[in-house]
Amino acid sequence: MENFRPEGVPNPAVRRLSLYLRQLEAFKRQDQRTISSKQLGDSLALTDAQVRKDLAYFGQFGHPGIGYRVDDLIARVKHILGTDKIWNVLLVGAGNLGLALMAYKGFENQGFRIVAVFDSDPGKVNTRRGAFVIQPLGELQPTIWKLGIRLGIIAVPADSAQAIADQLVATGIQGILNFAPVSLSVPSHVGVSAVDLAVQLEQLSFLVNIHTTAQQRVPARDAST
Amino acid sequence: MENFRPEGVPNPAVRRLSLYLRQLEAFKRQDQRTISSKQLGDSLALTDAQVRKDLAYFGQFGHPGIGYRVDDLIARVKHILGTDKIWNVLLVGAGNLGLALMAYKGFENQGFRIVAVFDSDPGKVNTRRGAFVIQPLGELQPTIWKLGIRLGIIAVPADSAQAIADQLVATGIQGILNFAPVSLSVPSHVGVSAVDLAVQLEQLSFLVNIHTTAQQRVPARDAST
DNA sequence: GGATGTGAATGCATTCACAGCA
DNA sequence: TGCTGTGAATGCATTCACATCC
Repeated sequence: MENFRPEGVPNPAVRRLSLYLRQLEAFKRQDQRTISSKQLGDSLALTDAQVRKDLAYFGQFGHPGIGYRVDDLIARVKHILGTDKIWNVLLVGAGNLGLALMAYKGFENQGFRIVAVFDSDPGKVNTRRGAFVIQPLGELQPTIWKLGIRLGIIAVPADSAQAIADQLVATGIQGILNFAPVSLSVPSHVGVSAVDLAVQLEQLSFLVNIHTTAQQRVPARDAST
Repeated sequence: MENFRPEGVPNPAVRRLSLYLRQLEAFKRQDQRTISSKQLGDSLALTDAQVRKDLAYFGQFGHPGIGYRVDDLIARVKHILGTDKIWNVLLVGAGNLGLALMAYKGFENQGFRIVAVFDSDPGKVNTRRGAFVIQPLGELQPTIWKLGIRLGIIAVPADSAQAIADQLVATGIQGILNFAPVSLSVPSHVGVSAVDLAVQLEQLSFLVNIHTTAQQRVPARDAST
């Protein structure tokens, strides 16, 4: 089979694919063999039409009158996402967040494995953290080549993140998961995905403000308008 | 000033507001007094029109011929996002991730302060972790009321996340930042924002796959189609 | 009957392009 | 001239609704 050249695939659809996968695995654990777009949609607060259209962007996986075979759909979606094989991933930054990521068990069965950890702090280099020996940044290039690493996680402070990103790009890394609160600039052939706590919390604070405003609220001093 | 009833405000616009805020603060640190929609846009790979429209959803903050006054715009955006005052936040889950969150210095100056930490593990309850004494879940209700907490962070394993969410909702929490890899179901008046590592990594793996596929690739065994 | 896959219709979000102001 | 704010135009994404198949 040729792989997927997502001609007209909406980006949100790809994102939802991950969610479908997780639900499917949950349904599988409950020994459900087959599932309808309605069931799958309900479990994620999406419409059945949305689910069908999303899946249909990638092929015809369902059976009219029956639904989707759970096992089959899991395999299909994993193949689409590229997680039907293990990805070697590197981590830069062995601070608190880095430690948490190293300890996180969830990666393995999602198809990702952290295989190398780097830090710029000479005091950390060559020490052991959990199962990993922290390497100096100078080792990036050889390690990436030796282990065939294509994805990197950046968990360093904001002010060094762009420099690290540049180094990763220079070594040929193709995708970066960024935890630092800056927007990285990278060439267009490199994928970047960001986890940004400030943004997420601000989103919530905005939402909650709306709500409390909508019902009742402290007198509210003026501030122009 | 009346607060914002976002009548026709696109959701993505709210998300970008957070990004604008961060860039503005960076520009301010470099002593830039005024900024155009073009400059701000370029720094985030967005168009000038996008920036202007986003800001215009909330009011008229700019000065034709000049641009936006940096200080002023920072204040305005903070007010819109609700981060012009400090939010007390609680954290449930004192595992590796929870520890990293407790240690994270970035919250404070973004307007968020973790003021209480809970865990269900009796072995952790009443022990100190950094500056915090872990409390049992039974203390949720009284603590939330006493400290006026409206936002909660869930950093527990997937299988207990929904139960914790239910408890938070029951105590009147209005917004939840969820790190557990499940989609929580909560009443519509409660805001949820999710940080999902699996989803983010799968997004990258999808992107990278496209790329490598687009150029050259291992022979690729068949698999139907 | 029960479910998929999919064009057509609707609804959002982004971009254009320009009037108007400093 | 330089830049904002904004209707109008375009382009995406979601939803509808139905022909089709088990």
